[in-house]
Amino acid sequence: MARTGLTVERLTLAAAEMADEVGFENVTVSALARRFGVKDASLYFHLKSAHDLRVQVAMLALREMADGAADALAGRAGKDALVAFANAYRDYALRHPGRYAAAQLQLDRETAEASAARRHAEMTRAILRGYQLAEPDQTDAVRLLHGTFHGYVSLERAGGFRHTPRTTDASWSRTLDALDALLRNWPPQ
Amino acid sequence: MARTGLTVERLTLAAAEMADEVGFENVTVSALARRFGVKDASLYFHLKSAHDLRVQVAMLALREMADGAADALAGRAGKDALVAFANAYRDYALRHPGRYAAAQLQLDRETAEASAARRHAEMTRAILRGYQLAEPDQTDAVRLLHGTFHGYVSLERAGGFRHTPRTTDASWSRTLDALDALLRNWPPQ
DNA sequence: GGCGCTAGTCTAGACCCCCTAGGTAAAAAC
DNA sequence: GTTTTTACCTAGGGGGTCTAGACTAGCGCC
Repeated sequence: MARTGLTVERLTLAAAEMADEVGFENVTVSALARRFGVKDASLYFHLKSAHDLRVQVAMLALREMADGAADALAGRAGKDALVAFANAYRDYALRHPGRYAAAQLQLDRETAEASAARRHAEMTRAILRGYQLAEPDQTDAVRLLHGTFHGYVSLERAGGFRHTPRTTDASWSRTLDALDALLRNWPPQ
Repeated sequence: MARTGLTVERLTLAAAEMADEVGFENVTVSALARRFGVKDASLYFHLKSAHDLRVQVAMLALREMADGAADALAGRAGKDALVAFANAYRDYALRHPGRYAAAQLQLDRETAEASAARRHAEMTRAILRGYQLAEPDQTDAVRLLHGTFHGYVSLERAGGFRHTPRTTDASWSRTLDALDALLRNWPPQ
């Protein structure tokens, strides 16, 4: 009956590792409890619900991604910044598939506000400073960039590109070239 | 003890409607059985597993989306075709959120081959014929388009754009303008 | 029209997951 | 050293997945 020393942080981290190993959808309270050699009821002292656990993992992933992106952006501007940011994003998704899946969880409004989502948006806008876009073009460009990164990576993860010989690395690099060209040459209204 | 006349097709359709109503993650074999006034064990005569049911819904959604896209493309070329295709895709996702979520399910290799995924790829290439891109630029462009559509729509669905006043419709339309401009002016290697 | 076959549904039950209520022991506070 | 709080436990209900085996409706056939 020794105490295990569980905390929300330890549980969240273990759940994140589990997600990367067996997939986010297989992260359950029971499995997590087994991992700590503890009854599942015990975890409810630290967690509100199974959904709460998933939200915690999602927020961890968002934080980690924002941290990585911030590092990548430091001291860069223009296309350099764009490429570094995009690569940080993609690398994280490929290295941590379970965490990345968690980050796609639908968060309710307040949770989303409290998450690192705002930092992501700010960094994207920081990148765009190198391209001198006025509003509302800037907002449109933010959405385009977010959408493109997320879409490309999630299709790549899903294996959507595997039936063509061209490597996804090469396509990715050219996609970034194309986005850079597009931002430098944003079409007039 | 009258026969209900269940078939895989009827079950799949009902599950798809259920997905749009209550969310894809809440589509369960039990709930589906209740909807037909039948015990859940009965459904396992028609379905291999709960996962099988979800795969069926995913393939239905992929077929429907491909049909819609094909209609939209008929008789169009160039930017017209691009816009019609993109709108068909987005409209489907917004009108059928549960089905769209199902379409994001990770399919294993053979299932994916047997799905409408190939038709999607062919149609995307058909659009690009209006822009005269040579390989491998064409492959890169296919990936960019797929990624962008999917990413934009899934972020929109997730509410990722709601904190800015600009309407997502306007951004979407400008995104399509931007993609058209990009394809007409694909950056040289 | 009875006979057998197959398809479609049922009952029963095992197992896993989520979560609550209430008990109890370890650690911390005093 | 007692009290309080914290952390974990047992017990148990509810729901989802799935299997084995029983039963019956309807068909094809002599």
